[in-house]
Formats: sequence, structure tokens, C-alpha cells
Amino acid sequence: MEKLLTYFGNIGFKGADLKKIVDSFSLQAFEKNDFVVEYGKTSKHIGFINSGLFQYYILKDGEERTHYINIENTWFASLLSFISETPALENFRALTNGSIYLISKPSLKKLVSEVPGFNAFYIGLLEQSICGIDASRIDLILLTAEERYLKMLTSDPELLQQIPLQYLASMLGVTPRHLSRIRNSIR
Amino acid sequence: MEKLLTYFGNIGFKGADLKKIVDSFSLQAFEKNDFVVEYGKTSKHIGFINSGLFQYYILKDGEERTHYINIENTWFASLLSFISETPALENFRALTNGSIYLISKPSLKKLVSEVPGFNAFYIGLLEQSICGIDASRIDLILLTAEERYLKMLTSDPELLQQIPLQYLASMLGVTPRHLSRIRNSIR
DNA sequence: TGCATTTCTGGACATTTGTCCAGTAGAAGC
DNA sequence: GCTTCTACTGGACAAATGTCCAGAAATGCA
Repeated sequence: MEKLLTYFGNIGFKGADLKKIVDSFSLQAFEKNDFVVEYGKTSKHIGFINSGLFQYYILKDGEERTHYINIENTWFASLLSFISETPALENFRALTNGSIYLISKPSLKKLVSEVPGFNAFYIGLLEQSICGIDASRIDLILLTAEERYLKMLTSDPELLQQIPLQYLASMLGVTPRHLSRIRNSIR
Repeated sequence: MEKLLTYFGNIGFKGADLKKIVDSFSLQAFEKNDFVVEYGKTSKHIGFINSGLFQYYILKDGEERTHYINIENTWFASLLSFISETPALENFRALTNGSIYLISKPSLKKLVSEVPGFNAFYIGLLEQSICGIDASRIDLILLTAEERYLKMLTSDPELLQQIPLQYLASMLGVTPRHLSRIRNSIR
């Protein structure tokens, strides 16, 4: 659990509190194509990606539509399902072999109420999520697909290198065919 | 401050705590076209709309692009600016005369740390915001403009009645011209 | 009531994006 | 080394959406 120790250590947790936090997580391995969250089932965990590439997608008219991809060292949550405790409307699946530090909702709530400062950490996590999701939503309204692609080129260069273009296209809200056109036109 | 008393009373706050909460807000009146949050200035408050209609928009190539509208009895926040204490990238402006119960960030943080249960209230508010924003973002990727309009018809009928169509179109990510086509085609 | 302003609609045409598909290149397995 | 699979590209055409604009309808105000 070294990565978690470092992570929470770096943001100021120590001693017994740090141990309590890290012990609340369990490291689970996933093989390519394994589901972390499956459509129709309630998502009971959030987690921190230790390694691998994980994809959110929704089936629409029988087709996979990717709406987000998580890479190493980021937090993931099927928030709607996790928060409201309703069946997930999306799938969250491993695109490669990898592993995730998972924590259950009861454990999370326990840390929030029992560990001083964890409360602030969770609020910070939510606040950051909001900033990220909101910015992405606004971009979808305000920018053209090409502008969104150019923005991604500079803001998430590591995504571009790790993720097959078909998934990127889906995240940008266009077809792979059109992304190919965009990439061709900006040369 | 009746509306706030009722609101926080209904979710379980009482006595001195309730008074402390309500006293942290101030009711501010806005006239049509007044700015609540202005581009380039840091947003230092969040608030609960007492009355009126308020519009988030961004200027792009000299044009107003609405990305959200708040109606009565909803919470508003220029979250990115408020949370990260950076200049706002958007404007938030009164579309009609109205008033908002405002609370500053220091007061909010004070309530979170001093009033039992307010912490949970603020977390709940953030969680709900995430669910709403995330659902909206996913719709922008997965649904066509027509599907988004149909969804809005059933999920937010009150918006349809109060908001001029040009703003709705902008929220849906299409031009008024195209929204007119959509409305025509579903009859 | 009547004029001015704003909002909404829809025609004509341009641009963007999607669909379908075939071809190429590289990676993976036997 | 050969086959198979997957990712990526791009042509041809169709559908969706934008632009520009003018007229109709609704609203606000004197």
C-alpha cells in the first residue's frame, strides 16, 4: 500500500490516522475487460487507480460510448450511483490489466466522521471533481470538437499517448472518423 | 429570511444552530442585467435564489453563450472560481429582477466547522451538484440535441415556461435556429 | 392604444459531422 | 513466417447543424 501511504502522507496525515485511512482501502487487481462497475448494479466503492487504464462507457443503441477514461494516480467514482445508491447507468471497465485501491462507502463515511481532517480531504475531492466535470461540460457547450481536441493536446498530453484514438473520439463527443479528419486538418 | 428558516428547518437544523446558519446569509436584491459574478473577478459567495431568474454565460467571439440558468429555490455557485479562488471565466447575471441569499466563503467554512451537521449538509450539496453536472455532461456526449430537448421537456418543465428559447438553445448546445427546427419536427 | 423592442419562426444555402466502407499498417498469436 | 486482429485513415455520400436573414408574433412601455 506504499502508494496510498505516500499519497495521504503528502497531504498531511500521520501515525495512527494515516494507518487507519490506508487500512480502509483494499488493493484489487483487474484484468483487461474486467468490470469494476457494471450497468444495473449499484456502485458501492470509490477508488484510486494504482495502475492501468479504465474506461467509463454507456451502451447506446448497442454501441459503446466512452464518456471518460481514468489513468494511473487518479480517483474514480461512479458518482451518481455511489452517491444516490441507485443502479449504475454506466459501465466502468479495465482497458488494460491493472489495480485499484478501493474503499467502501461505509468505510469512507467512517473516516469522514472519525479522522480529523479527512472530512476536509473528502470535501476537497468533491470540490475538485466538480471543477473538472463542470469545466468539461462547459467545453462541450462552448467549444467545437476541434477546439476540444486542441485543448486536450495541451492539457492532457499523457491521455493522447496512452489511449487509443477511438476512445478519445468518444470522450470528445465525435466519431473516430471525424477525429481523424480533425487530426488531419490541423497538420 | 423566512425562506431560509423554512429550508434549513426542514432539513433538521434547530434553535441556536438554525439562527447561526440563517444569520450567516444576507439577502441581496438584483435588478435585471445586474451582475452577481463578473468575468475576471473572483467569486466569493455562493447563494440560494430567493426570487428571479439568473443566467450563467460566457462571451465567445463577442457572443453570449449561456451554459446554465438558475431559477427560484435553487443553489448557485460559480464553483470553479469560488472553490479555487481564481478569477471567474464566466458571468452570472440577473435575467429578471430578483434576490439571492448570499453567504461568503469564510462564513461557509465557519459553519462547516462549527455547526454540527452543516458539514454533512455541505457535502450533500456538493454531491448533488456533481450528480447534476455529471448527468448533464454525459447527456451532451451521448444524446442528440433533440433527445436533450425532449429530456428537458419532461425533467425541467418549469424551465421551459420561464426561460426564453434562445437561452434554452444555448444550454442545449445548439443555435436558436436549430432549436426551432427541433420543436417543429417533434410536433 | 400604438409604437418600439424583443422573441420566435422558417427559407436558402454553407459547413460540420455522421455513416458506411475499403484499404493499410502494425501488433499479437501460432 | 504466416495469419488474424485491431487501430487508424480517408473517399463518397447523407444527415445534422450553423449562418444569414426577413417576417410574424409577442411583449413592454409611453
